[in-house]
Amino acid sequence: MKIAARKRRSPKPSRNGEARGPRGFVISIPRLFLYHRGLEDALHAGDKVLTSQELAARIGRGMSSTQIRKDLSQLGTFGRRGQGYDVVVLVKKLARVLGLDRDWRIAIVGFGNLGHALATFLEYREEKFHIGAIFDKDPALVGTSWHGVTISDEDDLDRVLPKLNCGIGIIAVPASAAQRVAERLVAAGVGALLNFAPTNLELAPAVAVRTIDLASELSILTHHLS
Amino acid sequence: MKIAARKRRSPKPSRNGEARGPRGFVISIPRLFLYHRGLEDALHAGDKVLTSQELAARIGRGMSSTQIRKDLSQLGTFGRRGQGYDVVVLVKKLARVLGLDRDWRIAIVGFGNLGHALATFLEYREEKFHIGAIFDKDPALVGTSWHGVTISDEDDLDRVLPKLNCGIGIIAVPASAAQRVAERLVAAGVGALLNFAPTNLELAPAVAVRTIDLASELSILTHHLS
DNA sequence: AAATGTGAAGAGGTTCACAGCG
DNA sequence: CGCTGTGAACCTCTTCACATTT
Repeated sequence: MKIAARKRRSPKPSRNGEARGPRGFVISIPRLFLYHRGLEDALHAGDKVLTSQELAARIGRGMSSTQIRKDLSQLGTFGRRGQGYDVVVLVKKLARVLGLDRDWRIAIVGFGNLGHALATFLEYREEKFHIGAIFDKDPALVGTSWHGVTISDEDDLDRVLPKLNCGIGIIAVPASAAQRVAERLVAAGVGALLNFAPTNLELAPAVAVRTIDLASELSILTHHLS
Repeated sequence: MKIAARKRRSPKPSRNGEARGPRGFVISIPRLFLYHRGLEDALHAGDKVLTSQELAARIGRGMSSTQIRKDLSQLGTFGRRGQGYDVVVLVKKLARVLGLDRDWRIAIVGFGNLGHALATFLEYREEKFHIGAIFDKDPALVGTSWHGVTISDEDDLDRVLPKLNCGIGIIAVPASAAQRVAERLVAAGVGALLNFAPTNLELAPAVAVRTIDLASELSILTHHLS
């Protein structure tokens, strides 16, 4: 009798939004971010200690206290049994894990309505993130400046960007130009991309890409309404 | 010896972005949307018939042909064995499932940089979606019009919106105002919300909500870079 | 021969239940 | 006692393998 050998599965699709913890466990980064935000709110409200139940209630979204404890336990032992979690300690830990314990410089390519809106949003609302470079191909924009950042020609990206130390790039150009822009950003040293073009970017696996696809989001809503 | 009775699990958290198919199977709406887009591209390129492999290759993202066939089989039998799928038939089917076989009117609340950018994007790029109403609380904006749509005062939302037949609402106001705006939109007949405020909206379960949280997306990237 | 459609196996992620500790 | 931390059970989704059909 012949026993067929099972074919080995592919190791992992490596979707963004999750990552391996200390011992190979998978951690959901979006969830950790929710915890971080919830804890910051609690800190702002004066809480020094929080139980997983209280945090779950604050986050809402049907988050369970068990899920929170499971996730946090992957990062180490923080809670005090019978008491809860020290808010300050946990916020700091999460900030470090999320990479939010330092500031970041962002390069925006495409400074039309969307790029402009994103820049404004980040500059005013997110203190950890700063606009470090802006590129567009509109001659009317190139040479002007925005909040102290000079808008450069997209064609000069390869020359200008490497000096500016931007770890993150935002792609706010039409879909037809997105792949080319992405490649140039990566070549200039950018390691992570937030892509607003409705395109699948093909890049080296080491580059993190998050695509925000408005049409896809809307279709989820229209499906629900149908 | 006592056998403990298993507690019944809660039926389902009912997260958005998925839905039940004909026989209780779960279908991923974001994936169906990717198929729809891929098929439209193929149609535009002149293809009449497409295999699941060809579609997978077109979509990229590590999509597998098996996944595509599994998903499509939930919607009925469309393919011809040995041949592939009829592109036109499948596009139409997916459009109907996604609710993209008709036009939609959208109400935007908050017409600052972001609201304005979204309106422009939708009006120019998405032919199925039209801006049906705009609200803001800035007196300088109220009364002016944008592409034929008069900008109304946010306080008049309850009076103005019910007549305008908008199924979808976009929330582009600060987090502090988001919950209140959401409730008023729902009260005015809007059944689905696209929320750009970093807040968890608490609404009736029948209302579909998609929240796009830029800070969360960025933290996924910073985590990767750390 | 070629590609679909699908039951079954496999992985991955969530929830339970409770031991452990303050 | 209260709440954390966690192995095990459970459930859901993906992938495999192959029968089926053109």
